[in-house]
Amino acid sequence: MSRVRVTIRDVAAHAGVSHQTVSRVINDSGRVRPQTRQQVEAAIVTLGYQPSAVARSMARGRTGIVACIAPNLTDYTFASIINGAQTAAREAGYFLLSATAPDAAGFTELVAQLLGSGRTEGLMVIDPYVDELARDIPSEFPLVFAGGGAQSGHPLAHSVVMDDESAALQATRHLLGLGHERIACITGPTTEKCTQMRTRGFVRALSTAVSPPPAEWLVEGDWSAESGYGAFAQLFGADGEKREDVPTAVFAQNDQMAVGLLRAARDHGWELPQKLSVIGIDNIPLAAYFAPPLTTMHQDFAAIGREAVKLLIEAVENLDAPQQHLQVPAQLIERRSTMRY
Amino acid sequence: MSRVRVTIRDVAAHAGVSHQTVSRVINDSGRVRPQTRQQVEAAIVTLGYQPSAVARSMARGRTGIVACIAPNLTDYTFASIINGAQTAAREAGYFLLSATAPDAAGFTELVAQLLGSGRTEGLMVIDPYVDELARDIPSEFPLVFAGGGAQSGHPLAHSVVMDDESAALQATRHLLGLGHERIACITGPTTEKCTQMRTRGFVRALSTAVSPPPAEWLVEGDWSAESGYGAFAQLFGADGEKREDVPTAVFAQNDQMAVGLLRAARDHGWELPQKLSVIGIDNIPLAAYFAPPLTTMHQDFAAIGREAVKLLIEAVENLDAPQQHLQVPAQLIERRSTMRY
DNA sequence: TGATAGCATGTTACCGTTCACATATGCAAA
DNA sequence: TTTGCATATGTGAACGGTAACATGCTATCA
Repeated sequence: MSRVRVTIRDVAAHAGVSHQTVSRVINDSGRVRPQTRQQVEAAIVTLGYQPSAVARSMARGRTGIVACIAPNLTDYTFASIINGAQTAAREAGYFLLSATAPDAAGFTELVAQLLGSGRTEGLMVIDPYVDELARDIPSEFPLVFAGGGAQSGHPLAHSVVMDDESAALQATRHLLGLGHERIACITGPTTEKCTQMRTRGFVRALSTAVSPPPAEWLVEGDWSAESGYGAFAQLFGADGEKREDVPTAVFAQNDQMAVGLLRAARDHGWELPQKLSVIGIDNIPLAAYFAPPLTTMHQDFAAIGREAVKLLIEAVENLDAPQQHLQVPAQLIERRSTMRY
Repeated sequence: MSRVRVTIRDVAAHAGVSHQTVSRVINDSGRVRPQTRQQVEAAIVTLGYQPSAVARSMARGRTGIVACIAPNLTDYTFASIINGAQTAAREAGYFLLSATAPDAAGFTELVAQLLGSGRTEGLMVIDPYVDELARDIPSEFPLVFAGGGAQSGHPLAHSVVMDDESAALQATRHLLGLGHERIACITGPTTEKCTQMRTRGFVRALSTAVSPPPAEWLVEGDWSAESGYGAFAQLFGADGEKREDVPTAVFAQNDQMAVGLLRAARDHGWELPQKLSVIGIDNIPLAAYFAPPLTTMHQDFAAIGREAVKLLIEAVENLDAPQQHLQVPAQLIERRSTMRY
């Protein structure tokens, strides 16, 4: 059970060489006579030696671990970014340690525990409220923001985000292209950068093609399906009585809210998409299985995670790497929740 | 940028004490005179000292990190377990490092890199195919299996799983209670333990109440919505022509497949749930937003993750902790995809 | 044939903690 | 005063690697 660790010196003794020679063998550094190498390798196998990662970290001053902080690990968007990030990290020879920070205080403590303690070499932050938190991150550590319009003001951070404005623009233009002119928008929390960019894209598309939308057609949600459900009453009245001057299409700033809206419309007996076209953003996994199947802007979350980690590791390995801000484009996935007006 | 680390000896020199006294202060171990403690604490603040986690790991032989391996980090089920696990781990003062293993070879290598290298102190495995992989895990490390019927044959592992058989039993009984007698089942891959247990529960409920189901009413899926969609044709014919002797209700062994089946039925113009009742397992986040809202067995994935990590950490801190196998019950969530026959 | 270079390998220190043990100090009891 | 025993603090050695430098040996060349 509590076996004692086989060390590099045990291997050395067993192979009749010095521990340094063993080190050279396991690291493929320096020249070692083939015969010696063989002896050492045999000893390694015999003793079942595995280098201690901790001792290596100690000696090299590198842990081979990068960290990721997100509000939670469950949400599809976060989980997908993390999944892509983890894969890319491992390909680069790193591990990814993910942790959640429920609030600002927890965030600061987490950063200290992860970076200050030298446990991890860099940090990736996935958080819509990152702007408030960023200042607490000491600027001497490699840092990258991922997802959610995180163009933070942090002086040295890299970032990889979706092109929110352009995605919103495309989504709105899709509705315009179908002949809709009265288009409403369900937004995320207006304090979030991501929401602001998407709203800007929406307003811009509409202003250019028709006219700026009336204020009451911008309904604030909180990204949840419930809030999308609730938006229905705000847009169409509690009874769902459809008046003349009401929107014929809605751009929901994410799929969850879009799905909530669809549910509300169906609960009021509306035929969809005849009576209302709805488009979302994200392309969540079961988007095609709602009624009607959801038209949406596909976000490549895995790519965001991948690119973010690549940038992060580049920063870790070369502290002077130039600051970069990448944008990953979104792509229209046309299903059946939108139709010609 | 590349600042030099402030060490415990720097603090000691600054406070005019020995490094050991500083160690005592930061660990609250041994008695230190209040005045001395104050001096040390002042020096810590002045110099901005933070203990090196790596050096501590080295000296203590403990890293404070436990690992988790899952097929991916995206799937709602895995992500939820991991989320719960991460939270519980942090509460216990540990970090959780998650990694994915696409295949058996990758799994074995991962285990070596995580446990053999001493990087992590214990391992939690979330994997439906765990039985095949378990033998590769050396038995001297704390190990726990979580989710997916993972009652592996590993001699020393703990496990936390859903009570699959009983959940299936309950789901089937719900349909029986509504008057259905012709009930089909869409299973997961039959090689998985989890599938086997759920199928057993299904067959048992049916055998007790009515009679064992005919073989053609057990359709094998792969957990995906697509496979649920495909199951429709197998059960009801490619044209969806409903004959007399066909099932009136389907128990899908997870929500994804249930949702796929619902979609297929709707695509064939079936009115739901009048023409077909469907129940799933999992209670995925948007289950209430499908058409019709999905009746399902709620799984508390977070609890599974939490309990699994608790067991794991117990095993880490006390190697002689008795082996435990927990089962977390599922709970019926009645929505509108099932109705009286 | 001796100086020299280069290869193979060994020696020693170091990374930043904790641990086990040693030592100094103060105070009470003999 | 001496002994003894806390209490407070210091010293040196781990932990298991890597890095820098030292050494021994062989081959090459003047």
